[in-house]
Amino acid sequence: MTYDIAFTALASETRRAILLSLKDAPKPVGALATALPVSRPAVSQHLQVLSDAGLVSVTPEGTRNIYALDPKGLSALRGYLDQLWDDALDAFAQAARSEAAKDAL
Amino acid sequence: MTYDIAFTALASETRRAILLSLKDAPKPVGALATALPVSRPAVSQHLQVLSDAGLVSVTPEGTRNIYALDPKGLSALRGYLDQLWDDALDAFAQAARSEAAKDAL
DNA sequence: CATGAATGTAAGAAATCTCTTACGGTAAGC
DNA sequence: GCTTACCGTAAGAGATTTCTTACATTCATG
Repeated sequence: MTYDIAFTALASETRRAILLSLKDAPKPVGALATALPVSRPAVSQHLQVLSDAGLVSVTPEGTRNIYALDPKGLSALRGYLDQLWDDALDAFAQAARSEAAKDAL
Repeated sequence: MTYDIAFTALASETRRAILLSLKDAPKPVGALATALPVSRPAVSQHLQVLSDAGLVSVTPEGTRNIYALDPKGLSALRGYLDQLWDDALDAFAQAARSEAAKDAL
């Protein structure tokens, strides 16, 4: 049950923007903040949430903190979605069969 | 840009519980409500959100509304995560190479 | 046609989220 | 050592979310 924190983390538009920015390359907090429409402390707070969710990792480098994507949290989300995905497809196929059976009458 | 609604939909613990309940079989609103710690109108509101996100589908059946998992919204989420996933793994591999290069000095 | 069952919607209270400003702490550079 | 750059944390305001109760609607049933 670790994916719940990750889904909550992805609920924020700003946090998703942070992830997409880190997708290109790891970056310090300041660089992320200048590319976003919110203040630097706000970015710092979001990074805390993303870190707790296991979606990003931190690497201190002098006075700067470099943040990067972390595969850990993502794998939990994929597992959850895959689980739902299979059952959704099964239900879909079964509904299609029921429809076909009804049409065949 | 349709995955943002879906992520917002998955941010709620109650809504995730609804999805897991629908994973077993399609159900009407009342059946979902009795299995959850919230009132029936609350469930109805959550189903509206899940429906807007394309995560569930509705089928009126007499006076009841049967809700079921819908693969539509899930596929958008998987696409988004897969995109992040690949880049996260790339970054991970690159970091490992950098570390190895540093150790080789 | 009257009744009961199942649901959606409205309105409002309480809790949570997100942001900003202000402040304190740590490391590099002159 | 002093200054500057970079960052995290605290406190609080404003917006959003989530829930409940009350009400309106639709369809099956007698």
